[in-house]
Amino acid sequence: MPTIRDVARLAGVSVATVSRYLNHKGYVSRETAEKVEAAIRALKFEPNEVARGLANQKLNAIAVILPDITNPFFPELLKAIDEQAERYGYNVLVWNARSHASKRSSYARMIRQQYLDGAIIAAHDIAEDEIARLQAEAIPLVLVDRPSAHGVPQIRSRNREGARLAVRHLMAIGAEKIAHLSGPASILPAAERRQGYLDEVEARPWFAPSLIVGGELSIEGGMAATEALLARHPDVDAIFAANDLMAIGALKVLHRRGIRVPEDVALIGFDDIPLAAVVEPELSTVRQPVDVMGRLAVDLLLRRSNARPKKKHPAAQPIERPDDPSSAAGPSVYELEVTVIERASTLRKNR
Amino acid sequence: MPTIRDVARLAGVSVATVSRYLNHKGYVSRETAEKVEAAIRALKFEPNEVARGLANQKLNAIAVILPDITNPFFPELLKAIDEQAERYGYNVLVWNARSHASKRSSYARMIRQQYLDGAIIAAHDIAEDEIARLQAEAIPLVLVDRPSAHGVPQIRSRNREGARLAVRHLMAIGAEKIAHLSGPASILPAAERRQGYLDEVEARPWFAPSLIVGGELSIEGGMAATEALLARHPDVDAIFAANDLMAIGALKVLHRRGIRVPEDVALIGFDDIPLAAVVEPELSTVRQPVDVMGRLAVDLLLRRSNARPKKKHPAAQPIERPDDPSSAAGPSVYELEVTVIERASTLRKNR
DNA sequence: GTGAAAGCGCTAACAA
DNA sequence: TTGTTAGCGCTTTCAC
Repeated sequence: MPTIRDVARLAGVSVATVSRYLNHKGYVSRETAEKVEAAIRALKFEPNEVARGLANQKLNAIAVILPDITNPFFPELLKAIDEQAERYGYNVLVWNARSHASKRSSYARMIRQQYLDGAIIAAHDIAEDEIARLQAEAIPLVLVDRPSAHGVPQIRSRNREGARLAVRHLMAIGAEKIAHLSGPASILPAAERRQGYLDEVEARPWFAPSLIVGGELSIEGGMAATEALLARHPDVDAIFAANDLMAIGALKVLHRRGIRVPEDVALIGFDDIPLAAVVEPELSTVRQPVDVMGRLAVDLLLRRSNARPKKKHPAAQPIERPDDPSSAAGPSVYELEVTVIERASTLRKNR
Repeated sequence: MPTIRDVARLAGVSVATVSRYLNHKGYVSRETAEKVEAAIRALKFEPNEVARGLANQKLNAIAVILPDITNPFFPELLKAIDEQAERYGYNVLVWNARSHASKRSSYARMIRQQYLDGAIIAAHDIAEDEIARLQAEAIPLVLVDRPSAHGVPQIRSRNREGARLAVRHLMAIGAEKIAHLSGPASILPAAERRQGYLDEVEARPWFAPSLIVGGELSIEGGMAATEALLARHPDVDAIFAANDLMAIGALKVLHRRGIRVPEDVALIGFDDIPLAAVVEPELSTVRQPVDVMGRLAVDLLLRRSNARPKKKHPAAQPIERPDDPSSAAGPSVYELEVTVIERASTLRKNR
């Protein structure tokens, strides 16, 4: 492997000049540049990223910390992040919240040791104090779909609003008793969606708190919650699930019981994972713009740490939180618009 | 950030000694070790990975090149790889075959520039000559589910055998006219599965080549292929699909047409992606041991490049290929056992 | 057993 | 504009 030194020698200049040429920093005369260029080509020189990393104290790479890569939402997010990082010329390290950290060492440590530029955290199963530590050490951070003490930039969807849209959609097609399969209260998006549901139905005559059934945000969780729901309220005619996986679980249970969707019970989920369009009947849902979330996450992270972003995000709605003192330094919570996707599971009923 | 120098100073020894202590190389007396230890603790010293990378000419990281991270098979594989890499203390860079490479620069270049230890390639959409180049440069490589010129270690399932098992299973439950939805012939596993199907049915009186319908290995591909199949052979009573996604596509089409599964048509896929257990009816399939594939890939890669593996892989069946001259240096193709998973889509029919 | 010193390949003052 | 040189933080001979 030729080094910058070889290039310098062949071009008859100093390594400093080659370095300047390479990084477009400082002055390099036209002719010198050409000589350097020629030498680089002749030697097939490739600057060594690790050496630059050492010298610059940064490696042009970021970490993405995910809770569970096999949950279909995250590959989508990862893909978006990866593509955007690629545009900046950055590498992406994928860390599994469960298997990493605790084991080898803390995230802060891993990030420092490797001169990473920061981390995108989408894992709700990382403790708040771990986040606090990272922030205390001034490690650039962006949180996706999880909250934290103020100051850390956060990206998430308009969960509450999305839930309201979903419920209104169910009402619009004629639903008269709408239940909600809710996720763990400890997971913010789940809590927000629950609240959105409440916003819409609390005042209705038919509403009863027992129409809300909690469970894990998984297919199994959705199945269990639906069983419980049907035991209590055999007469529901619509269900809003906290996410698509739960909705799919609900679908399975309804199907087994011979309850038709959407004729007997209309069903809507949240996220719009690819699976939603695959099940039968196809699942209506509230779409989160994963791709925007991923791109924005990278932009925010790298903007903070150094690079210049290249695009605007029209879908992003940076909001000021009046109770957040840090907002003086710019908004720290970005909420993205969501939209209802109507599919067969909420096809207007003809009764 | 304290450096090794600070540690040395505080401990009253030289940096060389600290380094030796850190890497368990060379002799360090009991007492010296204790002093160093104390200094490290006192300073909260964390060795810098990038600097070690430079000095060692290796960064303890590998690249994983995937064709499409949103295809549910790959997150599973990635997870397994990630967990195993973690055990070795290695980092994983995830590269998307489509978006990377061509763009920035070649894989070979990226791997060298970053002192990576090698790459696991699961992308069938990487050209053979790209692989050849990597190998020519002696970059450690392991291929998963894709073939290549000999010499490069390859991991895959017993696709042909699995296909035979699937078809035999269909026969065992009473199927009398079995069709096959096959993937692109250019993708090796797809070709092997097709061959396995042929092995079992070619001699049957009911067999006709038109029972094989090609398509993409996706849900859409499965749908299209099924449409075509039904047009030709409305009387098929069983379908073996080249992978689960295609099978799910078939399921959708059959469902729309009012054809019952498994009563009218039995259906079996291949891979056992999580989705298979989610659709209705649940999909029978041939299971590939993704987790073993991932672990083995990491082991082979790192064994070649340096580290010592820690476990055996009982499911792995290294096979010698008599026509492969390189097998003198050890087997280069590992075929993993597969098993039929019986679910509702092939429940024995009572006619 | 331990330390001095020369790298690993590149960047960035500071001079010239 | 360009070159000299001192790092970046760690590893590794090679003496002692």
